[in-house]
Amino acid sequence: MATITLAQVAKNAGVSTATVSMVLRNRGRISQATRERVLKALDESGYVYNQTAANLRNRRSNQVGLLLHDITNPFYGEMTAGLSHEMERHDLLLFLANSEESGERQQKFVDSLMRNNACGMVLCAARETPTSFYDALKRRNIPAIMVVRPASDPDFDYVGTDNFLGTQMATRHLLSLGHRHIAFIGGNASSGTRAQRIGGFTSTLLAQGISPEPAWLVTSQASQSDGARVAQALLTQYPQITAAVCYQDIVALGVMQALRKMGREVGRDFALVGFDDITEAALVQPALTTVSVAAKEIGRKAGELLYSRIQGNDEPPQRIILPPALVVRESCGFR
Amino acid sequence: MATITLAQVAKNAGVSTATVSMVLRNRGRISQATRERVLKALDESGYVYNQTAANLRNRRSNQVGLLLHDITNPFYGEMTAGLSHEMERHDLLLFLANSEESGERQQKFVDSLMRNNACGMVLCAARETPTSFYDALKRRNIPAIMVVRPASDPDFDYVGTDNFLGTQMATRHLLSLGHRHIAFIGGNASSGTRAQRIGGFTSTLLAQGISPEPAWLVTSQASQSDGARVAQALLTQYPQITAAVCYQDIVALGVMQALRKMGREVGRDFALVGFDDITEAALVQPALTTVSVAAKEIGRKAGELLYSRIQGNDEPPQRIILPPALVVRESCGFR
DNA sequence: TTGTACGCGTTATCAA
DNA sequence: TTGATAACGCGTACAA
Repeated sequence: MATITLAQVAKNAGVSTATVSMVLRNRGRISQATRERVLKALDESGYVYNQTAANLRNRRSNQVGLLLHDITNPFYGEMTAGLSHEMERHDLLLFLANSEESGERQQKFVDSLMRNNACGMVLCAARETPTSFYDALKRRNIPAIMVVRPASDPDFDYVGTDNFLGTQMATRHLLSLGHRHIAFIGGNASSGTRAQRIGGFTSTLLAQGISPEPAWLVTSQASQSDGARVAQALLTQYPQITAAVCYQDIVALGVMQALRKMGREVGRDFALVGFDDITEAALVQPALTTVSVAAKEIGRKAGELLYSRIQGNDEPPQRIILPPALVVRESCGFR
Repeated sequence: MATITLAQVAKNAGVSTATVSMVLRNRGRISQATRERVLKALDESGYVYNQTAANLRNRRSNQVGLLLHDITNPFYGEMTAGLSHEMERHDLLLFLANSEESGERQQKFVDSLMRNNACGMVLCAARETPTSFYDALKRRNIPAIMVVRPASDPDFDYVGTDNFLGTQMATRHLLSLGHRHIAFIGGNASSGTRAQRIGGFTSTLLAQGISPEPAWLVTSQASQSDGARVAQALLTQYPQITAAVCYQDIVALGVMQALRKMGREVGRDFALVGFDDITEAALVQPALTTVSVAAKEIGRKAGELLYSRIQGNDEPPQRIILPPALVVRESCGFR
């Protein structure tokens, strides 16, 4: 099956390639008669527009990249859906890559995007991303939006949530229910996001005259099983803890497992708040009270901002911080 | 920042573009001395390879598409991770699109892939995809692998799970626990996947001399609430039913809700098996016994097969059916 | 409306 | 043996 080119269509229609190109893109003034001849020829030929050739000629493309570190995390699935939807509205194609927290894979993807002449990217960078990565990215001079995890470099646009406020709300909720022995479970020790969430947590405790207990701030991998593991250890050693703010829903789900195994009933003997509001949060029994960060909305906003940058918006870097919302369900009890 | 082209690098190195190209791609015979001169010039220039130009010239590309109908479903997140990993191994870029079950969006994505000269695609088609979609796709003559949802057309490669065997295993499990009055709950009436699962279910009953009761095979939307609704109706009318195989875990979770509301305890008064092994299955109380389908592996296998097709493998269409596994948890009782 | 140079890397052909 | 020349892939946009 030989590829049909625009030139062949032009010959069939008895016009020049310029004319066909103009008809295809609705540019210039083409007489109605000619246009119809061309449309007919296009129709009969089974012509497929060659975007590659157009991109080469135009020195731009309609392709943007999305780099995540863990696409299996439902939070990022939601975000991706929001972004994907926004990209489609603007006829942009989305390249997806999953760094799996590897700086090497991440770099490889960005290089690949550059080679493919992508017109922009949305990044949730791997954890130990060096400054040099951001420096190199800036030199490339291609729109790049950071999401969820801010870049160490303030020159990049950022869309994320108010982590500090989020855990403040969560912690206040627990305090208002009478809890005084509250743990913070989850997150990676070197995570900036975690530092902010811890900040909201401890500041709220202190505002109530409660001094945070360092041993009750524990880290965990972003998995249910590890959440369960660390919770088990923590709550065995400190049975007086009656509530916890979790770094992530996924960890909270693990904590639930651990509690059940230990014979403590979530929502009655123990109050639990998550963070992210992933789909599962509403489905587990008891349903998880959590801080909603509107993952889909982050994706949508990032897409919007990226599109405006691609269109030439050169205002100073923006930081779009979406307000979190406490979604009260059942895991802190019914009252 | 002007783009540096291969021609400029060639001039800097005092050689022709042909030589630079050959050095870049390790083709042809270039003397060590020349090669080093070129590499030095490349290094100093900050040259970025223009894949678009290369693709145009070569009439191929390194880009493949992945079409899903719901990327927010954790099952597909897992699958995407598996595929993405495999694509990266072969230096292929992955375009992602989310049809949201819209045939229109789906068609738009495929058209876009064609225009962009993608070299292959992996599809989990929208539910009501017309035959004409597959016909058109075949005419395009581009490798396309179906995943999870088989195409109505047998000419396409397919990677999925053994639905028939899956429900057989589930049903055998229930029979071995002594259940004789077993329902099948969930799925869309027009779904081929459901037909297979029903097949595994009924054939296993028949092998035990139990004739399936048509009224006990009920459909449901893929949501917890609808699962609860249909279960409530079914079990009110037929209280003699003591067990059910569900089309999906998500439906099973709804059935659990309904049972609780009706005062029947799952795992003691009623045995329940799901399908998919989604994350929540391990979390609910009691934990759901279910059929696991290894989403990541489906993605990996699809990627492997797609790559071989891109490389020119023209064997007849394959159907890769991954074996499911019964994950026994608590929802059928402890014994 | 058209002719055609152009975007940039590739590779067959040919020269040294 | 090594490397240069130039046609080519295909759509775009400006001058005519």
